[in-house]
Amino acid sequence: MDDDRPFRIYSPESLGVAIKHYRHLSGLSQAELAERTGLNRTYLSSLEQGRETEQVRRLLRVLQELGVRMTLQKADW
Amino acid sequence: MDDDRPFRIYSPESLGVAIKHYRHLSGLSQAELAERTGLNRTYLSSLEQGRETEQVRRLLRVLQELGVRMTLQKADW
DNA sequence: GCGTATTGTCCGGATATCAGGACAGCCTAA
DNA sequence: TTAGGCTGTCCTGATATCCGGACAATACGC
Repeated sequence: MDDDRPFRIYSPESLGVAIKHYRHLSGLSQAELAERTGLNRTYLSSLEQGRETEQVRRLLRVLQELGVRMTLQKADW
Repeated sequence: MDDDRPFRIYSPESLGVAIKHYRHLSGLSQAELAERTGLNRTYLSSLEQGRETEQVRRLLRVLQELGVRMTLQKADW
């Protein structure tokens, strides 16, 4: 259960990798996750591929300039 | 100096609050940060106000569904 | 008071993005 | 082999977004 090290997010690609990782942990398909979130499966696919770049890249640019690190981690309640 | 507790990001508003916090820590104005990042000051302002909602909201929806927590923290090298 | 810096907000036009549908490739099981 | 699930990718139209410029309000120091 302790594959629980946080993902450091530094690019759209690393964000995509992390999301895919956690989706697999949850045992969900893209279609199922799309259903639950009300999003399009096509969007989720491109998100995991790191193709939703502009918005994320902008945000990461800001954080990098401020010396701030973004991390994703399983929320163990 | 150890105001270094991570920000938990759960909404566009909390993201904005965190960014503004770290920008102030860096001693930068919106204009200066815009200059350094190549972004528009108007955009930074609305980002800090939590108005860049759709993209961020989508992403946070995915993470919430997967039980994943996003955090921002000063990168102490 | 005054002047200046900073920030929130509005507008308009150019652009990026998302949804929805579709198709093909890859596995895996029967 | 065939069938089905999963995923990556392309296309189109509708929409959200960003930039650039501008203005007003606020805060601060002098």
